[in-house]
Amino acid sequence: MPAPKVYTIPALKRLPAYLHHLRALHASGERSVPSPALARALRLDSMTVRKDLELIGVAGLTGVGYPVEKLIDGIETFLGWKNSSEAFLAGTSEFGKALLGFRGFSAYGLKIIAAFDRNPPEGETIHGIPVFPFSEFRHLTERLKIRMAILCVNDADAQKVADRMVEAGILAIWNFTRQTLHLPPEIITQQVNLAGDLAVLSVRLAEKLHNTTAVPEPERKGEEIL
Amino acid sequence: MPAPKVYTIPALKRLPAYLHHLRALHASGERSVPSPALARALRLDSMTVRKDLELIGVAGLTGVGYPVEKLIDGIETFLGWKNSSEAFLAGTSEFGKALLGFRGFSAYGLKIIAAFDRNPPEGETIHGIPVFPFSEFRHLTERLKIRMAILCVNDADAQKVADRMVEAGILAIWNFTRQTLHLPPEIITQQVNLAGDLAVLSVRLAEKLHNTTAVPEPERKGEEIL
DNA sequence: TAGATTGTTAATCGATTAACAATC
DNA sequence: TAGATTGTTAATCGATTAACAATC
Repeated sequence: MPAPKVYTIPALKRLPAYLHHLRALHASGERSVPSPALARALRLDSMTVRKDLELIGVAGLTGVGYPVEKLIDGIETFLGWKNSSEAFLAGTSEFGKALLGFRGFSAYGLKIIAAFDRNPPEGETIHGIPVFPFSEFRHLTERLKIRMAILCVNDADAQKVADRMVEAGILAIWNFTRQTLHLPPEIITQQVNLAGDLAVLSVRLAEKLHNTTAVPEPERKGEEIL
Repeated sequence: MPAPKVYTIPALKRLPAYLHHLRALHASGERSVPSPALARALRLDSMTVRKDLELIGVAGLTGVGYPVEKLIDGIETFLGWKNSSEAFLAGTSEFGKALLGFRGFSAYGLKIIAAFDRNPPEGETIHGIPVFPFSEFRHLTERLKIRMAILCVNDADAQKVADRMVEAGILAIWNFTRQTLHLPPEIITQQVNLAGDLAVLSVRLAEKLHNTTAVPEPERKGEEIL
């Protein structure tokens, strides 16, 4: 048995992008793709691509490239996306609703099977997904053996709701609030930081407009700056 | 004139989280906060906090901490969020709609003043924001001197629409599609990678459930693994 | 003062990039 | 074969973490 490959977080995050592009290649009939071509398409380096694909355990053909279909299968297997896992969503805010309506998740191994909110009207559904009062969260989590939850409540409730999710047996939380969660270390969380993206955009745009560059000039390499 | 502080991207992305927590502290009457307290709240290291705040140029008081109000002001100024900048949004999909309805952006220096789609009904508005046909994008961008755009169209149209945004004079694009964009290097883009987050969650959850840990055990340090 | 915290320099850690032999 | 590409080891780069003197 070969030693399991150790992944890095940045590499993991790139895998869905490979998958997306490989599916497009497959749809247009490509049977193999060399790493430099993949790299160009995803704006990466060909060595990065080769290292990432090594993780998947699909061998490339020297001088030719990687087999598209096997790679797709390999990435889906690696990510556990061959058959979707079920998740609950809490908080049917505007944003939560959008996630419920996003059919694209099925291609990413995720199936949101129920939503929860404070006081939903009896029998409510959003985009065909039933909405229950949060009081039923624990009961349904246990009965359906749900392990993943998406947190879309308002910031003020985030910690409290997350605590209750953990009590109910949830093991992984995708956190769309701005609140940093304080949970037991064994609970897996992933924080979405849209404001962080916006910060990067804002600062870089301001630099461009005012030309008060605080970025290190990439040109100067050997030179000494006094 | 002091040399401008050079920022790192990870530090930039953390600034909105500081801002969020500092505003909460301010609301509850706190006048100063030491870096270890901030670090605990945001699950960071106190040195990281001090380094990040150095960037802002607000000095802390040795033995006491940092002035809350000045920090808030300093971060908002640094990010250019004192007065919001205006942006356009293209693609009123489920997700685009959610962004249009998200009032929270105003706290982050962003104001979406119009949306665009292929063939919106005459006079349509979403959450009070007018929706125009995409044919008017260029004209309105030039007239209102818009520099930032949010890309929410479907993947197939992403590159084409982004090209037209650039032609219209857009300088920064916040890309919510899964498509990697190929644009002139001077155009600033920020790609939202929700599928990447999901990949991390999926793999870590699978490890937890099946205990086929491929993660390096953080405990073993000096030990040799055969 | 004593205790706590800041600000900064140095050390470590981890990911990306470079280089190149092996191979189809 | 010749040309292109893989797979892997080493070097570089950048961010985090450690350490500690200065200071209120």
